Amino acid sequence: MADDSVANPRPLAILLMGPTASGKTELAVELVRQLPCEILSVDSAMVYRGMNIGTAKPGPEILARAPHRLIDILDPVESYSTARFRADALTAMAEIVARGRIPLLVGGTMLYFRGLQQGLARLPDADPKVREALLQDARRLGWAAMHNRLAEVDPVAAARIHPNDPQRIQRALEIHEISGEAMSDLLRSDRNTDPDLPFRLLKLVRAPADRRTLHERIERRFRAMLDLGLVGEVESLWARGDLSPDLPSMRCVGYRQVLKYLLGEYSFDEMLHRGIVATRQLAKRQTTWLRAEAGCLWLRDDPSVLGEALSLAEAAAREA
RNA sequence: GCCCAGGUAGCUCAGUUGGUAGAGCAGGGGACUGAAAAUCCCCGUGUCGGUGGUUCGAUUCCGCCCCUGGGCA
Repeated sequence: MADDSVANPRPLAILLMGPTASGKTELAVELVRQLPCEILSVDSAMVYRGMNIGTAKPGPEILARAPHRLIDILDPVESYSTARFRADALTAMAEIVARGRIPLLVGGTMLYFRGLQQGLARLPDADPKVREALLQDARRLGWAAMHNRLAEVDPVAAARIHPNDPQRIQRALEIHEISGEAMSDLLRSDRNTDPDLPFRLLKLVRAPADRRTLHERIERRFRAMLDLGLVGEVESLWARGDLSPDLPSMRCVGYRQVLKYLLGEYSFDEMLHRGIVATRQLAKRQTTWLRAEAGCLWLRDDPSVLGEALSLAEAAAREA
């Protein structure tokens, strides 16, 4: 992040965003063929090793032609975070630029894109011990009581966080417990924000023209994943014996439903249906982020997407 | 062919002692700072199978018809 060259124009980075199953990877691989860029994955599920089919991770042949950074960097027992992503991404972007190339960030984890662009407040990291203790309290007292507790130490956060949102109540309490400060104070924009991104951004959105098309793609792809052996993939992960259903990795779309099938909670048909539904719902949430994301160029959904993306990227590269 | 149970929202069903109906799921919209493929919030008009009848009024009661299960032949 060394930025002593204020006078120099910032290097270009391309962000390629879009909902799941929209064809981002395919487009990115084509861009790599035709432009001096290197891919950096922005995907909270592809970070896990051994989770390939269900995350639609590109296969070895594709990776050989178009290497992806930030995939296969974690074991499924581990958990990642927006902050780690930001640090990893900045490092990778600097490396790519040092090699005279353009970072091409591709993915659908919109919080990561947001965190990268806007920076993050200096909040304490997650602490498993604190979380476990809070969970115990919640089990004993109920989340309503936990929300009340939050209202005492951080009324601003409590007002913003819905009493039914255990994950955020827990996080806000965790922050207070570790730092002694209110989350809402630490999040104030005048405190501890990261410096601006030292890049010029070209923000592209790849999204099918209509939802119906995306839904069809999603269904077809989920069935294809099962044909490719998704059940076997989850089975062998589960066979390790050290994974639990509430790990972030095992809560990923597809993995969660297949695991429930393996544990006898779902029939095959129910797993199939719920997997498709969960994927559609993911795509919907991603689309909500995308609509709110400023300064994006939406690629039309027709045969010229590649050409359009290419000319935009070339134009942006020339501006340097 | 006869008997029984059903036909109500895209799906599964509840309900109206007669005053045109509501849940879950799906779907849609939104939020989002170290779990984010997570976690939450908001949104429910549909010839109540068809057709006659009774009634001021029928999705509700009665007759007939159609369809779907199950049983008996």
